[in-house]
Amino acid sequence: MDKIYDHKKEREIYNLWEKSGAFKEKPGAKPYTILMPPPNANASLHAGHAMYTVDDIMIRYKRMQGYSALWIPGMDHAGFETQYVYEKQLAKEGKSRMDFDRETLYKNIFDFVKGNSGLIFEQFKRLAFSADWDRAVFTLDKNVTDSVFETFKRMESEGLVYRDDYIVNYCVHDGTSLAELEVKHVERTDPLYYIKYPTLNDKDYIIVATTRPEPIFVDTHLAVNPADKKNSHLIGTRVKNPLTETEMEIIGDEFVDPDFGTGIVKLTPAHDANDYLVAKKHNLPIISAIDWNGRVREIGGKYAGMKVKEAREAILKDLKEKGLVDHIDESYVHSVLTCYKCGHDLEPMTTPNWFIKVKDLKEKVRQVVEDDKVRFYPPKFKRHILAWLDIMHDWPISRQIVWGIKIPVWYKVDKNSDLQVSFIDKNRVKKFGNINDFDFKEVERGLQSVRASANAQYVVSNQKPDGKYLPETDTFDTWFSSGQWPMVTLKEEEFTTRFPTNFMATLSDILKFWISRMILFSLYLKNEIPFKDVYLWSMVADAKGVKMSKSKGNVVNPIELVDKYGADALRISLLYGTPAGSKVILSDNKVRGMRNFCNKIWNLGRYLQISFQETNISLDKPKSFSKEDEEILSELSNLIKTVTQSLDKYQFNFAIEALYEFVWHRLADVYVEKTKQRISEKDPAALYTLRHTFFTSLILLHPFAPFVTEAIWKELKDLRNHPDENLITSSWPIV
RNA sequence: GGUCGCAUAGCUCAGUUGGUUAGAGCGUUGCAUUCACAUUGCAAAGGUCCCUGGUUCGAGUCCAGGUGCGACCACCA
Repeated sequence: MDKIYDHKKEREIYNLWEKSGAFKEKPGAKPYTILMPPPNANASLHAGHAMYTVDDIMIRYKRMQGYSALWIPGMDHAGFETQYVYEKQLAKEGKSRMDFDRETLYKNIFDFVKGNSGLIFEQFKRLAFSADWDRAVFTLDKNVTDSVFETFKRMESEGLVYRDDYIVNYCVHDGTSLAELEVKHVERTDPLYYIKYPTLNDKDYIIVATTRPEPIFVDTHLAVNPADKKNSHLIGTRVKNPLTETEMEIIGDEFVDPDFGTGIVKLTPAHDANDYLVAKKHNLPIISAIDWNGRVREIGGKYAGMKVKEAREAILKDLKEKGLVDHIDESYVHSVLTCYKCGHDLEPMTTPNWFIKVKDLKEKVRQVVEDDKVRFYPPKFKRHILAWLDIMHDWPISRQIVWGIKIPVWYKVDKNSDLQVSFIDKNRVKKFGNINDFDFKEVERGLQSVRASANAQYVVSNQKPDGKYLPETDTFDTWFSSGQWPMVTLKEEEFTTRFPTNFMATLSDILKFWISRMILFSLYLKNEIPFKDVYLWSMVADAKGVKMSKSKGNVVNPIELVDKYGADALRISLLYGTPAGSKVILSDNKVRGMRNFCNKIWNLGRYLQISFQETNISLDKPKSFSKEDEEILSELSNLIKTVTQSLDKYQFNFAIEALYEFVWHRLADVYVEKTKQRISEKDPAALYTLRHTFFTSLILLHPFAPFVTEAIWKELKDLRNHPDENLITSSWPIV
């Protein structure tokens, strides 16, 4: 054995494991199953993925306990994220999404992703992850999309799916609605206009503060807070719209802040998320003033066709002439929603979306969480998920992007005369308008998007029905498919043996997006929870405790640390001092320290090898031990207990800390030092104790530091009294 | 602003139902070393356990208030 452990040989060990079939399930044994949270197919490994180490530790631990351990890996198409990355690349080539019909665009993104995928699995292998790679699932595999389709079909037939208008943040510049993820909140100083609304007899007026005077002409109502003493008497009274002079009623609703402006607000439900909710609640008309190109609609009369900013100026000019602008506060600071791609202000717009009714579905989720059928580590996340379930509203599942699973719905053209389409025509010119104004075949061929009204007639089908049908061009929200992850990764017969799965570990910020949805779908589709235990950590941070992010430039590439110090050192660093739920600190110094620990283990092995040289010692257990032998043996049996129990409770930090303490500061620093004389004299009890203690420690260490322990296992082949060829499949000591 | 949570060494965290001198890793300092390991060993420094008050024989631990921080939600016309 070399003086220093060489982690460059890790790859050979990994190949050996893989060839031995160790990652495969073990027929006949009791099943233990973990599903890997699927990383983005397009992604490269980041520090968060390295935390999948906890999955690998559990899988290795259970495998050594004799279970039929199976870790199923996979990748997610990550709809919006991926399309965004792809579009950035397109932009570099001077192109945009708008230059392609949807089929071509989808195919291009598919090729783009294919070029990058596989990389992350290779990186997982560098980290020693012992997943069954032959079982890998991609969320756009046909069996997945088929199964997602079946779920949608069933939900639709049971009345759980509906269409409704929904307020989205729309970027007029990029021509797309943006997910919450893409919205950038920018603090900005804008004028706040105080507008006079005349009473019906024109003798008096009330004043309303607004940053957005341009859609006033569609406003039909004002609102005050019923608890607001100075304004509550206005409820039920009427004023005149300052532009159109039509009558407006003042309603009462708690959402109004009495201290903002004058305590009276105008409602523009079609272009403001709050107003939209209030309008829904009070059943007020929702009238759109601005079209998808960011121009005033025909309803705007003389302002029709103007861009939002032009209209604002024109309207203010007119209001000023009428003497209806009380004053303007030029120093109003507020936060504005902008497009994180182009920086333009976003226009809240209503558009028809597909929704899932969650009321009944989420009640079932609440039940299993409350009853601890699904348990959380640390337990505080039980409260988090329950709080989220409280506010969870109906789920808009449609996204206006190409990269995803198509919503399997078709619109018959002659039953929906108001279908709006955009497409690339035969001369490669982009066209937009009503379907009946174009040649159907041409539209079908170059189709980019179809917009059907909320009450459109449709058929649910995976295949195009016969006749003149256009497809729904929205795709499913990524969480709609990844929420069904447990259902699409297991084989049909495994639902009787491997379901619910045992363990799910992920980052706590997707608790509500992903964990809650997996439970929801699993209860709906299988009437069973998807997993028993959920383990969460909060984030991966740098040496200073600052969250790693690209914008801060403090991102550590785990693979670089593996290159430098070895996978084992990285794995131990991630777990040492990291209880469930806490920040994961990844610093070069810490990894180096753990590399030193790995070398310590290696050198204990080397010491053992040297000690047993030219020793014809019987491997049998001696009859009597000295005091220090008995001490270390009794500590060893405590260690087995501690490590086993800690792993059973997912207290990885306790387990590795106990191992570190024992191996380094008890076995190496104390026992080995005390017995050097006896070892050199070939004392059988000392040799036996040393060997037994070391090999047992090696087994306990293996889930945490698989490479170095396996390497020593091979080096000391002739010294072991364990029959197992590979440490990865040798047996865990009995407590 | 609402809800929940957190506050212990320079940093990240342990500290189990209240019970002697509050611990670990990493970092810092000093000394040693041809020993399995300098990727080492030995030793040291470093804490008013956020503040104030309370309960108790006894509080890092329980209670109340304050302060600071974080997460999520709403981010306000």
